[in-house]
Amino acid sequence: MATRTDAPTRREQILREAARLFAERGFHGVGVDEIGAAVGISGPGLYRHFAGKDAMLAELLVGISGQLLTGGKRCVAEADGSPERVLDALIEGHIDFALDDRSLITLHDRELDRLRDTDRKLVRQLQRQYVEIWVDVVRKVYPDLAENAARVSVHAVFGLLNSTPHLSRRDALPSRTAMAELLHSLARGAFAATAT
Amino acid sequence: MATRTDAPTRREQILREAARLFAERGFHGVGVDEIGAAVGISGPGLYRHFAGKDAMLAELLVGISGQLLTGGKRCVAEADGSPERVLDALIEGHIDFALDDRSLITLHDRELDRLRDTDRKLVRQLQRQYVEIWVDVVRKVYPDLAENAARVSVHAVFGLLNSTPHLSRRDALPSRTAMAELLHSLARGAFAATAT
DNA sequence: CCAATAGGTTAACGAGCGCTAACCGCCCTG
DNA sequence: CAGGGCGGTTAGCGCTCGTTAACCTATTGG
Repeated sequence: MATRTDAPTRREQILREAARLFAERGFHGVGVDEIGAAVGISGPGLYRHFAGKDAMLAELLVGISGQLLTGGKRCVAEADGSPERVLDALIEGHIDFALDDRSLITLHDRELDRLRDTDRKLVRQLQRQYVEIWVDVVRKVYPDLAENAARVSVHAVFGLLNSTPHLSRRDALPSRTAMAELLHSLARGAFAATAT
Repeated sequence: MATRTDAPTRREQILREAARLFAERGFHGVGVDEIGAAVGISGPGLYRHFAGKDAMLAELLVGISGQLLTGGKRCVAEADGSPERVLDALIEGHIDFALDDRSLITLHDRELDRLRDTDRKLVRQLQRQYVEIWVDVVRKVYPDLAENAARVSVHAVFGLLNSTPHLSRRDALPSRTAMAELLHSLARGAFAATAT
């Protein structure tokens, strides 16, 4: 039986490379031949693993949204102390995701409209649940904040945390831990500023 | 001779609609026939005004970057009082742009890689100059901030300010002025948090 | 040992794309 | 009043892309 840290299955390989390519050149900008070449097979061989190009994108986006939501729920469940702690956990989890899976984060807010109606609705529902978790926690920490203002702030902080893929490759970046700390401070500072 | 606030020329019409469509469905996701239809002419008629689809995107992106940079320079030149004031002016200008030209903002960090090498380099250079203006001002306001940390923070705040297009159309949004104030507070709060 | 299945291959099709060619009417100027 | 250019039109070309078809090989279970 396979242990937990096995060689990645072919499906996973394909998904990884497809995510990278989609993030780099856009969904419509990448051909199936390129995706195949990236995993060492060629073009139509992909159709032994996926129903089509759309299916790859759908699986990626649903997976991302689901992972984020699951992580968010876990933050609320585990650190069920002060809302402050939950918020910190949420921020940290989102940062980990943004730093470790840049291309997925990029896809997540860029290629949603390329999905079939049913898939897009599912992803949007997952995203909305994730946002609501944040909104609830933020409003517990800052009770004076109106609900729509809280939602705008949460979206804004997502934009802030998801900014890492936009950094030019030439810039000397801080270490991962320094980066995570900096982003965390920025996010907390942004929220703190909403309390008049 | 035409006065300043004239009916938009056909070129401008086309650029507006192209920007909107590119932002909605991606550069590769929009056909020239759609762009033509959006301005009431059909398909190849566009080639009387532009050399090609690429040229439209290039003009849009160069225009955006140039406008941002010009606005940034003006902020530094005009409000040459305290760096605090300059920073506020920069934030305000960027917010105006993000709120008034959502689709341009979307294009600006999404479709850069679809440009020809020469155009892309130009746009990147303009972008870098704009970023450097911000970095300089931020480091004057927060002298303890290291340069690369300042740059990361500036990119992050751009992500924060550019988050407005991601808001779902169903959400009840605050008024424009309230929105601008909120974003301004969030941005200042984020920067403030970098000063330990 | 044989046959089925998993996982590839190449060839090719059909649709859609950007773009060009060829043509046309309107307005404006000499 | 002639004529030229500006700003459109439709037809169609050539290419690329996603997808399917047909075929091949290796592993594996009965």
